[in-house]
Amino acid sequence: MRILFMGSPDFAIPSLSALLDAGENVVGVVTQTDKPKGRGYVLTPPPVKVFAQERGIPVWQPRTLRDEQFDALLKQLDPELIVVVAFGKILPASVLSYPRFGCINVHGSLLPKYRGAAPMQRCLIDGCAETGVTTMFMDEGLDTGDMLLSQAVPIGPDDNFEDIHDSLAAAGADLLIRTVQSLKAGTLVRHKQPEEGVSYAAKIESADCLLDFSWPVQRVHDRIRGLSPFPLAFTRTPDGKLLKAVRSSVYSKDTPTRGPGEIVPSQDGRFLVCCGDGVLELVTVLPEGKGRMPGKDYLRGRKFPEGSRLGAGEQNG
RNA sequence: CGCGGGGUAGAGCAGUUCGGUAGCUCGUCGGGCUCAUAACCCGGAGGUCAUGUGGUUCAAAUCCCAUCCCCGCAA
Repeated sequence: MRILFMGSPDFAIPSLSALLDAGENVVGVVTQTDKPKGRGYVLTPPPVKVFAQERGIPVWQPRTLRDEQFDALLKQLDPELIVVVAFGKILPASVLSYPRFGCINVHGSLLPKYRGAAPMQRCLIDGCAETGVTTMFMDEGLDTGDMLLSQAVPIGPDDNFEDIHDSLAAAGADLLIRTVQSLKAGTLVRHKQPEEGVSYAAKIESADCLLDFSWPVQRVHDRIRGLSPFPLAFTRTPDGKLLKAVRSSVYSKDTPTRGPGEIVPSQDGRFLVCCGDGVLELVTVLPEGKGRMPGKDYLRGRKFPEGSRLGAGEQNG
C-alpha cells in the first residue's frame, strides 16, 4: 500500500518511524516549510523533515496544499492512503478525497473529547486522570471524522506535558500500526463520534499561562504541569520580573494563613507559595533571563523579604 | 545584523554607577553541643572574578576594545 505521511513536530516522529519499521511503503513525507526559529531567527526544519531525510524518505514542504503544484505531486506519488500526524495544516477536500483508502489521523485524545490543537495540555490543565490516542478517518471538520481505534493512557498525578506527549506519541505510533494493519486486513470498523462529551482543546495562548494563586493548589499544580516544559506557566515577582514554573508539587492542603501568592518561609529552604486552599512548592523555576534552576537555589540568591507576594500588582511589562 | 539578560569558589547571588587585590546564603570537610535534627556553635578547604599574557591606570571583578559561551523574549 502506497502511503504518504504528513506531519511536522516531534510528536509525529514515532508514528513515521513505526510505519517504516513495520515495512510499510512510505512513498514520501509532506511537512511544513522551514521556519525562522530561536535566537537570531535561524531557519529551522521541522523535526519530521530531519528524521525522514535520515531515513532516506523523500520530503516535500509545500507552502500550500491548495494549488495545482500539490495536486500534481499527489498524482505523481499516487498514495493509496495518507497518514496525518500533527501536520499543522488543514487538508482541503481535494486531498482528503484523493487516496483510495482515505486519510487516517492520529489524535492525542480520547475523542470526542479534546478535539483541536492542544488536547494534551488542556487535558492536564483540567486535571484529568486519563487520556489517550484515537485514530480516525479524516473529514472536513476539526477532528470530527469517524473513529477507528483508540488507546487509553493513564495520567500520573505529577505527569507533565512532556511525559504525556512522549507516551501518547508512542501509543499513537502503536495504534497507527494496528489501524493500518486492520485496514489492510479489511477488519477496520468505523464509528461515528458520539454527540455526547464533545469538547475542544483550544490552542494555548499566553493568557493561559498566567498563574493565579487564588486558585486551589491542585489547580495551580495542574496548570503548571500541563504547560511544562513548554511554554511554561508564569507569574511575576514583586519587582515585576517574569518567573516561570517548570515543576511544582502540592506541598500541603491545609488552609493557608497567608494571602494568595505569598511566599511562605520554610526552614529547609523550599520555595513555598500560598494558594487558595493550600501551599504549593515550586520545585524548579525559570527566572527571566536565566536558566532553569531548583526553587531552593532561586530563593538563595533572591532573598525575598518577609511577606513578599508573587503574581500581585501585575506591572505591565 | 529581531529584542533583552548573563558569565565572580560545587550551587544561587552581591560587589561593577563613585577603580584600591573578593563577600552573602547554601553545600562541602573537620570539631563541638544535643536523646536527636533539615537546628545551633567553632574552625577549614575551595575563586587566574568567561577569554585575550589586549588598552587606560600607581592600581581593574570594577573603565575601554575584541572574542567565545550560556539564557529569556519573540517567531
